[in-house]
Amino acid sequence: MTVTLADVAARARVSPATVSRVLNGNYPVAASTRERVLRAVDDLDYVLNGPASSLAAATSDLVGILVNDIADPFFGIMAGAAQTQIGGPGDGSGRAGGEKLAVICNTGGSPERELTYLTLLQRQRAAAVVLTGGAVENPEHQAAMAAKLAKLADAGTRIVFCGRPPLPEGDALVAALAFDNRGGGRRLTEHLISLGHRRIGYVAGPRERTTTRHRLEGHREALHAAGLGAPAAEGGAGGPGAGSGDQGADGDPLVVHGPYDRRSGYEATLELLRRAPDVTAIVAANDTVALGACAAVRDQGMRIPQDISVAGFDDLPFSVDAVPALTTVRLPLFEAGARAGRLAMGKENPPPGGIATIAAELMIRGSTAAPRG
Amino acid sequence: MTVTLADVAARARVSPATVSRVLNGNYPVAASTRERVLRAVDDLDYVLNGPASSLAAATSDLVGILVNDIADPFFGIMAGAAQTQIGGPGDGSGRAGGEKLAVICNTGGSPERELTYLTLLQRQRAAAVVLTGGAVENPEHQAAMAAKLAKLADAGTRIVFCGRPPLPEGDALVAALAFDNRGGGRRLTEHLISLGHRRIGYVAGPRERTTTRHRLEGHREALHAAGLGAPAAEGGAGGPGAGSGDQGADGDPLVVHGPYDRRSGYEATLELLRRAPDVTAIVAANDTVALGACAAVRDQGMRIPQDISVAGFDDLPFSVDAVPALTTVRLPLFEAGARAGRLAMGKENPPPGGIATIAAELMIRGSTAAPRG
DNA sequence: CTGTTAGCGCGTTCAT
DNA sequence: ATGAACGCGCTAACAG
Repeated sequence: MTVTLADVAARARVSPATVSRVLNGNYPVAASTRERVLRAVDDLDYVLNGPASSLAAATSDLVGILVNDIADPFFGIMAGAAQTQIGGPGDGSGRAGGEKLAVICNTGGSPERELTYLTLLQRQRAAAVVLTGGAVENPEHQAAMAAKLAKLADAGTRIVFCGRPPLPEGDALVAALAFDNRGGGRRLTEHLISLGHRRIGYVAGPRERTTTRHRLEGHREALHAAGLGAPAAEGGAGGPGAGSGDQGADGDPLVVHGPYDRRSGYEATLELLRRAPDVTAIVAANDTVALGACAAVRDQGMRIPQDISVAGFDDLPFSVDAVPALTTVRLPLFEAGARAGRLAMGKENPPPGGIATIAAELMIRGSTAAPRG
Repeated sequence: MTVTLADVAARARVSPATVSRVLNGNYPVAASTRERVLRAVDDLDYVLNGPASSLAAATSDLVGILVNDIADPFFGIMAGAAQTQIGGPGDGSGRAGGEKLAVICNTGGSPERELTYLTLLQRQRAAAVVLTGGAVENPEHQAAMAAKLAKLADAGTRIVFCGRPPLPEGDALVAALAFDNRGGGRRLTEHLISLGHRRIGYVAGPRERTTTRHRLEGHREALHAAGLGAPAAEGGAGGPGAGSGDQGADGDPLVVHGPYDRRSGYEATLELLRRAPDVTAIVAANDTVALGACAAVRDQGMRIPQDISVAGFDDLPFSVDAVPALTTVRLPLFEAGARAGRLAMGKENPPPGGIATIAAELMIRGSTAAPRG
C-alpha cells in the first residue's frame, strides 16, 4: 500500500542506494540519473519514511521550541520567528525537501512538563532544542534540567537558550541569547523617578522565575540608587507552598507577585492600592499584567497618567494601542527568535563566549507622567 | 555509548520483548518482572528510541497542530488548549510514558507552507493532524489539500478541523469543529443596526479565507435584512494578484480588505473614513484589527463611541481592557482547542455527521453606542 | 506470562 | 558514479 524507496528505485531502474543519494543530495549523482529518480518520486507520490530515515541516520530533522505559554504573544512572536528560520520557505511543490520540522512545545510554565518535553524530544533524537523565556529557579529542577540537557547535547542535539540565561554547565553545543531584563527594569524605574515618583508599586511575575527576578532587581537597583530603597530584600520568606495570588508575604509591601496574566495585574493592583494608597506609579512585570493594572486603576476611579502612572514590559503589539499608550520596555522578540532559529540550524555562529545579551529599549509613551502636586 | 532496549533487557535478565511490553504497557506482564525492568530503565537512564519504535510499529506519537499565525493569540489559545489534551500531564518523573508529542506548526498563512508541513507530518507518520483557523479558498490549493489529507487519512492519521469548515471529501477519520462566524457576524451588525447605525464600514480580513468570507456574509445578511444592502456583491473582481493592502477594488465602497493585523486595521479605517466620512460605525474582521481601527479613529480626532462605534471579533483577552472596552463576538477558543485535542487523541467521539458548529456569543461593551443626532 | 524470530525502510559502508 | 549487503533499535507475530 505504502510506496517505499525500493519502489522508486525499481521504477527509475536504479538501486535503492542511488535514490537515497539523490534525495539527500549529499552525494555525486549523474544529472540524468537524478532526473529519472525525481520523476519516479513524483509519479509514485513517494514520501520519505521519517522514522526509518532517522533510525538509519541516527538523527532526525525535528527541532523543538519550548515555550511557557503559547497563548501569550511574547512567546508566540519568538516561536514564530524561530520557525521561519527552521521550517524553510518550502519549494512550493509541497514535496518537502531538506527542511527541518520546527515544532513548538507548550510547557504551561510547569517544570514537569518542561522535562517531559525534553525527554520526548530526546526520544525523537531531535536535531536541536530552543528554550525560550524565563527559567524556573528551583535548584532541584535546575539540576534535573542541566542533566537532561547534558544528555541531549551528548547525543548531538544542539541547545539554544532564547530570552533566558544559560545553565551553569556551559557546553560547546550550547548558545544563549539573554534579554537585558535587569537593565530594562532599571531604566524603566529610573524614568519614573526622574518624573518625580517616589512611591512606586511593583506587580511582579511568579516567584522563582529568572525573568521575574531580573526585572525586579533592575527596579530595585534604580530605587536604591535614588535613595528610595525598600526596608529589606524579599528574602524568599514566602516559602514553598505560597502559590499564585501570594500577595503580602513579602518584606516589601510595594511588591506583589502573581502569574503573568491580566487578572493577576488587576488583583495585584487593587491589593497594592489598598496597602499603599499613596503610590503614584505602578510598574507591571509585563504588558499583559499592565493592562490588568490599568483596568484596576480605572475601576478605582483614577485616571492614567494624571492620578497614577502605569508601565509595562515587552512592548507587545497591543501596547501602543492602549489608551493612553503604554510606557514599556521593548524587547526585540522577533529578531531574537529568528536568531535563535538560525543558531539552532547551525546557520549562524554562536556569540563569543556562547552568550549574547540582547538590549532592551525604553519606550516612553502616554501612560507615565509626573505625579500630581 | 547510547543505551538500548537490549541493554535494559540484559540488566533486568529478561528478553527485549518483555521490556518493550512493560514500556508500552499494552501487554500483560508480571508485576515483579515489570518492577525489575523499570528499575533497570531508571538505573540505565534509558530513553526509548522514537524513530526505531515508530518504524517497527508503523506509527508515531507525533500530533501536528497547524496554525496560520502563532503570534496571534487567537491561534495561541487554541493550540495551547489542544496541547493540554495531547501532551498528557506528565508523571512528574520526566520519564515520559505513553504521551504523545503535540507540536505546533506555524504556516504563516501560506498555502505552500501548509502543504509542506503536512508532507513533513506525513513523513513522520503523525498520529493525528489538527488544522486550525480559516482555510484558503483557492480551488487549486483546496484540491491539493484534499489530496494530501486523503493520503494522510489513508495512512491512519486522524484529521481534525478546528475553527474551519471541513473539505468536501468527508472522510471517516475526519472530525470538524466549525465556528459560527456567519451567525456571529450577523448578530454583531444587527446590534449596530438596532442602535440606529445606517452607514457601517467593514474592515475585512484577507480575501480567499473562509473566516473572512463567512464573517462578511453575516454582516451583509444583517444589512440586507434591514434593507441596507450594498449595491452589489463583491464578485471577486479584485482578481488574482490583488494582494494585501488591496483597498478599493471592491464593488462595495464600505468594505476594505487587509491582513489580520493591527496595521491593516489602522490603514483600512483611514481609507474608509476618506471614502465615506459619514460612516457612524466600523466593524473589524477581528479584535486585533479593531484595535488598529480604534487608533485610526482617535488619530482623526474622533471619539469612540460618541463619534464612531467600533466592534471586533473573537473576544481576545485584551479586548475587555481596551478603552472603551470592545464590543465583539466571543468564540470559545480554549474549549474548542481542547475538544479538538481530544478528538485528535480519539478520547472523544466525533460529533454526529462529523461536524459540529460552535456558537458565537455577542459581547456588547462600551465601544458601540447609538450614533449622534 | 515470557522468549525467539523476523522484519519495518532506510543510510551507509564496501566494492565495482 | 552506481550497486550489494548489512544493521540501526524496536515491535509483532508465533511459539512455548
